[in-house]
Amino acid sequence: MKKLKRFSDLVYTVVRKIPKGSVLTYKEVAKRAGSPLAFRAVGTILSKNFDPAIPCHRVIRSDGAMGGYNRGISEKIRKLKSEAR
DNA sequence: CGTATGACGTGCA
DNA sequence: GTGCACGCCATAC
Repeated sequence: MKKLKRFSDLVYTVVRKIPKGSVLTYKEVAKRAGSPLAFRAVGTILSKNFDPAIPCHRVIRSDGAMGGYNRGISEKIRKLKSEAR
């Protein structure tokens, strides 16, 4: 296995572990990824990620606003609304 | 290494 | 509540 895991890989792993009906903030994800101050990088990385296996739509900003979504912000809201409980 | 970019966060007017 | 500026980190070139 590659131990040269990039911060991006950690972010993907963390986001992938987000249970349905739950949402984590970029800050939380960054913290779980190992760098609580890399929330900026989290957004940068997720923006480059186009993997549908990553529920990046469950990651929102700390103010509760939707940052964005590689497939369209509308899809993000749609998914969250669908999974929202 | 320096510069530029980005789905952020916080502070202030 | 809204808009703007600065600071933060990781990645790409």
